[in-house]
Amino acid sequence: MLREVGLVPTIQRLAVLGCLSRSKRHPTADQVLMAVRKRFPSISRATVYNTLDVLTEAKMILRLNVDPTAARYDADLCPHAHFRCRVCQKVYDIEMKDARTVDVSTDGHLVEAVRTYAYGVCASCRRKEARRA
Amino acid sequence: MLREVGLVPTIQRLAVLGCLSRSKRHPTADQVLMAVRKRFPSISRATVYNTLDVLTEAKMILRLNVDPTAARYDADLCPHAHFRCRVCQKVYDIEMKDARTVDVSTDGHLVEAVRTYAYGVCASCRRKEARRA
DNA sequence: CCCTTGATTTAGACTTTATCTAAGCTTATA
DNA sequence: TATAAGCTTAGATAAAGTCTAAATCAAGGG
Repeated sequence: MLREVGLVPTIQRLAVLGCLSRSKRHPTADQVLMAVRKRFPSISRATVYNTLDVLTEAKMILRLNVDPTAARYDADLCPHAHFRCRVCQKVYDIEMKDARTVDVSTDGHLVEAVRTYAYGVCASCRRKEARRA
Repeated sequence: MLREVGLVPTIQRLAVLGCLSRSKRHPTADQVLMAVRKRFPSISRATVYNTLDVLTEAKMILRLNVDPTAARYDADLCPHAHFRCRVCQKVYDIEMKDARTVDVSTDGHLVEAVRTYAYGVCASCRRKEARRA
């Protein structure tokens, strides 16, 4: 897959891609770095950032701007939206009516991607709050 | 308006709010700082960041995550989406079919806000590119 | 198999964005 | 005017991400 987009399939790139494919947590670049270092201690921060950039460029992963403090990455390319809990700060996948994915008026702009982000309190944090009250 | 939400209406807060109301450019916090300093040279960075936080909290302005490198702020509360050009990096307002604004399945999450961001090449950069070719 | 070339990785310095802290100042209220 | 709470300030600090130069690695030709 990496070769198909003109990238040399190095062990570092495979490790980053594998980490993202296995995770459903939408990790930040630093979380990817820490996870990959468990199996590959010598990988450097620059390599992880660089790899996340080229994989995003190659459209093999998505870079999410749902978290204002750090970019998050997702290997799931099926159309879906993301929800961020303001209490626990976790990011969840949410379904989206697919008819709406491109339904914006663009004023002559060339739209290459549309992202929908939702914000609020997740089901788990709502239950915790209800129990406390 | 500030008093209504429990905030002391200081000159600094009025300056930040005025700057955002006058602008259609979705400035970053540092751009707001520079703009406000022209008329009010002593304002500090912390005050601008702090003011943007409390105004966002009070829902008097919106904080946008459309730009991965820095938060942008918008005093226009009418429902609309935002488009970011990957060439000139400007952020534009775009219209949105309003059904999209809340039509997500939430899995029990409490959704407080939904934002839609589009990415691509803006009309102006497309024309420039066409002229060059 | 070895050499060359270009791509990739590495460590660490650096930049930018944002937050924190402690002191001083302002505002609102009595 | 006195007071308390809230606000602003400068500067230090933290966190996220980028850059650089040197070392390393992959692939193809001889």
